[in-house]
Amino acid sequence: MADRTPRVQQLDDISRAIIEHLQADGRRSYADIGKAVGLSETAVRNRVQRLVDAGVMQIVAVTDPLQLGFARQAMVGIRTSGDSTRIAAEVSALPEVTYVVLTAGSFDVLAEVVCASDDELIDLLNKRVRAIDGVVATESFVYLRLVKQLYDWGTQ
Amino acid sequence: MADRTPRVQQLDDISRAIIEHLQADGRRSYADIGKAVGLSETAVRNRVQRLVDAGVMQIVAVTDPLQLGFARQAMVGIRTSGDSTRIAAEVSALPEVTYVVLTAGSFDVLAEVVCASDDELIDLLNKRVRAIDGVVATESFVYLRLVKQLYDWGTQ
DNA sequence: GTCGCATCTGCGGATTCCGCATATATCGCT
DNA sequence: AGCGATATATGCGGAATCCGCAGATGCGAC
Repeated sequence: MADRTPRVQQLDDISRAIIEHLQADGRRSYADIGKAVGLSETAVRNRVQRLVDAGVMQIVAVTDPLQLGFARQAMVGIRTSGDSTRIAAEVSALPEVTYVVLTAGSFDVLAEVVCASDDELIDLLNKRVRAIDGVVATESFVYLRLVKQLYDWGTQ
Repeated sequence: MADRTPRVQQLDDISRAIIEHLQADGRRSYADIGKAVGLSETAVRNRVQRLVDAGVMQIVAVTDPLQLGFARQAMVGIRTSGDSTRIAAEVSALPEVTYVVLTAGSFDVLAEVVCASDDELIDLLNKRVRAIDGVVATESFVYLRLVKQLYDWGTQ
């Protein structure tokens, strides 16, 4: 999960263009993309496969949790003492947690959580997050409304 | 963007299962999924189309910003006076902003931003976020490391 | 009952996917 | 310069997939 291949090498413009097409529609055909970027269908397919293998990109369905019946989402800011890396790893292991970053600022770790109910959120925070050794304090920001959600960063 | 169809009606188990398959691989064939969930290929295709049209799900490529050369990411907490909805909409209009939610707690709005450099981040915060009328204060949490990122919430 | 709507199935043709053989370009090494 | 090794490109043919359409099926409203 954290062992990304250290592919520091920059992508070329063609791969960028391919990514851009797939960000707009993950099911667009290789032939269409090839026509647009000036490559054969096979070449596009191989590039996509390489990009996915390298961890640069993945093609997935993303959903709106609210429409799936997950009523409670929140961002949880965590202040830690000691090794924040270990604490982040432990937080990541919790199933309700969808997103974890180490940060600089007044929080050391930010974690996004998705819960079915308020009770589940309370249980998660009190019994499973604050119980982690080294967690000094948490502060929760319950989501009221999702306003914007983009996946096409890095292009245009 | 904010005008989601208010589809409060619950999804059935079959649509859930279809979503689960596409969360694992956005390019899985309809026939395969149909075989797994006990539906014809056409029925799966129609359901996917409906789910996408309703805004429940979208199939897209998601990328690792770091590998695309976007070195600076941050979560920005915003305290507002007045209508936080309008302010969130104005923040959403900024191109570097990838994620915006209205929240309860000590911040009214949380915004995730992706920048190519520190200078761009500074410019974004000082000249374009704090300039929005009603933004009282901002606090930034610069990302040091992405630890976990999931897209398969709402299943299992 | 039956009308209307939503959803499912089956089917045929166009399109796409996918593996394989082969071509070309670049790089490192002697 | 010569020569492999590697990466990436193209073309091709067969299998699989996609996609629209026509016709069943199920269910609620009246």
